Amino acid sequence: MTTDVVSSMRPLRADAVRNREKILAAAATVFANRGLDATLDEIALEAGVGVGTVYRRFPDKDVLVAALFENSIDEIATLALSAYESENSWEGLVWFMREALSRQCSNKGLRDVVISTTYAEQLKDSAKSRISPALQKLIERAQHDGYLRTDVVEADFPIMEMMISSLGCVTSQLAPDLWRRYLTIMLDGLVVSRDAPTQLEGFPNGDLVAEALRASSRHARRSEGSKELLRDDCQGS
Amino acid sequence: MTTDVVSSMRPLRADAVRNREKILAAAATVFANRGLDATLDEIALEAGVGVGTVYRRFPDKDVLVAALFENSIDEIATLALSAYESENSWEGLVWFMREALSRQCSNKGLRDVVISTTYAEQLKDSAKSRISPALQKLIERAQHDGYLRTDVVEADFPIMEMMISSLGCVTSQLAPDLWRRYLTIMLDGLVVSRDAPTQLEGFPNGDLVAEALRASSRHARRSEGSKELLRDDCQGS
DNA sequence: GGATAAACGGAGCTACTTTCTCCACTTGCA
DNA sequence: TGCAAGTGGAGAAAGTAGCTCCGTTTATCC
Repeated sequence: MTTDVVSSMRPLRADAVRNREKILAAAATVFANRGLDATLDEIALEAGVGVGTVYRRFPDKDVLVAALFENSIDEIATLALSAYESENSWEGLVWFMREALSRQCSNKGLRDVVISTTYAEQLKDSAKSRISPALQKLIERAQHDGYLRTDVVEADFPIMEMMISSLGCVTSQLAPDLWRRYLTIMLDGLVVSRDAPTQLEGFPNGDLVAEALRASSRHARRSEGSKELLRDDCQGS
Repeated sequence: MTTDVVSSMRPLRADAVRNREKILAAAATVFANRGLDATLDEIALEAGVGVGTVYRRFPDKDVLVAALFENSIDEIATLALSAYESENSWEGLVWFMREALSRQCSNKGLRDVVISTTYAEQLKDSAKSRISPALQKLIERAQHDGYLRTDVVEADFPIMEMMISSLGCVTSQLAPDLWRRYLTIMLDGLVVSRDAPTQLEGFPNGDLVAEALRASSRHARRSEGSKELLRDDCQGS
């Protein structure tokens, strides 16, 4: 199950086990906030261990990413199955989208795993082969019941999720629930017919997104206040 | 108007003028395909001139970007005004979104200018101050006429455009019109009430988006076949 | 409590990228 | 024909990310 060297040879020393946990915890935090762009150096820093220790435990980033997101990916597959248990087919579909998206929007790392093509490819393939058929069933049922428009197909859903989570990740710090607004609009567009719009949640502050984009692009380069701190440190030429 | 040194001193030599045009044309192509991540070296290559020439004409990337996209940005502002001339307020709004998005989805550079916070900031600020009020009027009219749901505000629109263009740019090579599908769904969600869904255009091939993502992330690193070409050129160690 | 293999930390090496400069050479034009 | 204007592109400068190496520390076993 675990993709590293634990089980094969003699057991890890107690301190090594402790550090391994610290690294996983740190990776969870760092990847969630900064996405998969985060370096193993950053994770080592967050974990309070040296980089060497990280690389000894996880030979490369892919192994660490796989170890971390195995569960989250599995969880999404499970959501698709659970959604089918809902009595109302439309409610089931909506619930699935909301749950899946709330995970991806609050965790930039998870979103990157789902979107990107550089990490954990096989993890995704296996997840996809479980999610697709379940989603397919959800969709067919909602269409059969006359809720979901009949001109959408299974492939549309990952695409719509991608669009919404691209916003969700950008605004996760400043307006963590903003994405729900646009999911609601999309869902109102997916329903076959309705008399009135579904009440929108949240509210988009005018410059909020501009600010969020600025913050997220700044964040992506270096962590927040590093430049100011440096300026204080190195005086003179 | 032009942000570089043309008008101030004595006129440019004829060959310099020619090169300047070549550079602008090359930049238009390269930025459109690869986005603003493209380096001035790439543009020089495409233009068939040396990097030095590019840097002599355009002191830095920001000046070149501003020179190139001034018109495109202006054009979008003009669209918002023209849309108000449509008799039907809903049609006007829809037309504006379609036109604005078709520009951003077919030109990754333009999308980057609109989204990113690293280039042409003042260009965007001036554009925004023209677009926002016009869009505001479009929205109010469509709401007043009972087409557009009343719980959306002006700030929602740039956000929705961002979500859709994020898809549009990724699939611009493999399925250039795919984004229209999701715009249609969103618009069906924005309308106050309707009996049936609007017919969707296009069709999402199952693995198309996965493929597009792979292509675009590969594209982002190096241009397509460069590695293979290099291998042929330099034989031996 | 001492021996020893395991684990640790983090400086620093490698490899790569991007922006931009510099200067020996070429060319348009008066 | 002379020379300022223009050119090309190697390479300097400044980064970044990934990973290794090795002197030091520490858990564990006897």
